[in-house]
Amino acid sequence: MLDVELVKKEIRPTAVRLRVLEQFQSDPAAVSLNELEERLQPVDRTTLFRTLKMFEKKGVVHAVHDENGIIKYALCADSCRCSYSDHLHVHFSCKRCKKTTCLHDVQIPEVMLPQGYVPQDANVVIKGVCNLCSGL
Amino acid sequence: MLDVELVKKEIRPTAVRLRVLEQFQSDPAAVSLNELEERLQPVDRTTLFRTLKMFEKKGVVHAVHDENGIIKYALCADSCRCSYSDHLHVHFSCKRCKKTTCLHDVQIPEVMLPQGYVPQDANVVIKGVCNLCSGL
DNA sequence: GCACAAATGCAATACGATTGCATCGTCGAT
DNA sequence: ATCGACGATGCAATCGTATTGCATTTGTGC
Ligand SMILES: [Mn+2]
Ligand SMILES: [Mn+2]
Ligand SMILES: [Zn+2]
Ligand SMILES: [Zn+2]
Repeated sequence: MLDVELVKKEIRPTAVRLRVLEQFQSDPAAVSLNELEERLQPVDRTTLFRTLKMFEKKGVVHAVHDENGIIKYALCADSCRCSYSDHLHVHFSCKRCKKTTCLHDVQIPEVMLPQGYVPQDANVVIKGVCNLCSGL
Repeated sequence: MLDVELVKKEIRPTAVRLRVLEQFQSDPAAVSLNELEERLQPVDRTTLFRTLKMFEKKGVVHAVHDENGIIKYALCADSCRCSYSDHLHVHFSCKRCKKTTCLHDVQIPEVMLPQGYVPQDANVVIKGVCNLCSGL
């Protein structure tokens, strides 16, 4: 059934790609290339790198720069069209457990930009302590 | 008079530091270490690196991760205390001219985080075309 | 099976961030 | 003014992530 997901987006469902997709679906936290490599060894990191780039282009995942500037990827929601006006959401980066989470339900608020600024995309990362770590 | 600025924040006003501060005051766009090195040559990049880190710690500048995850620094506003609840503002990264600008007047809107998430800091970068490049 | 294109793996490179260490300069204490 | 401590600077080396080049393997259509 994972195959279908990929084919739907014009991606040939190879073994590696299926494993990558599976990984994304099994864990909601955004993952870096390094983390992905660890979990899917012994698959080569280059292959994973290119898989991520392709997934991103095809709208399977989206990228976030975490608080250290490292790219992390997370599954797009079904409704996601990855455009600014459309669906962008806030991300949370926990200083304790280091996980970066998509807050799919928290839309990026409309910000009033000064005259002349044309927004197209956004990277919003709130840093702090996540729900699991805060115990609240 | 630049000296005073630094001394006020418990920073010894060395030649390099004064030049760095001067650079920040002369150009509002956020600068990366590389850009700073270019402009202040032949000052060593390590010295500049450490200067930036110190300036950041002392509250002279603040850091933003631009759309490529590269750290850029910009002068703090006088009123700035660099705390989340206090003053954080939105940044704009222009795809055309590549400049990252502090939108000091655009506060980061209060986002409703799900139960348990404790915000402490934020990195908000809107990508698009800036006022100078859009011609609007 | 054959021809061609896509996918994968491995090595090498690019580049920003950061550290180790030697040297230099400043400043207070003598 | 001299000495000594400590901070500041410079240079080289290293780390970590992102990215590319190229050879090889795999998949697909004919
Ligand atoms: Mn997300
Ligand atoms: Mn700013
Ligand atoms: Zn956490
Ligand atoms: Zn611009």
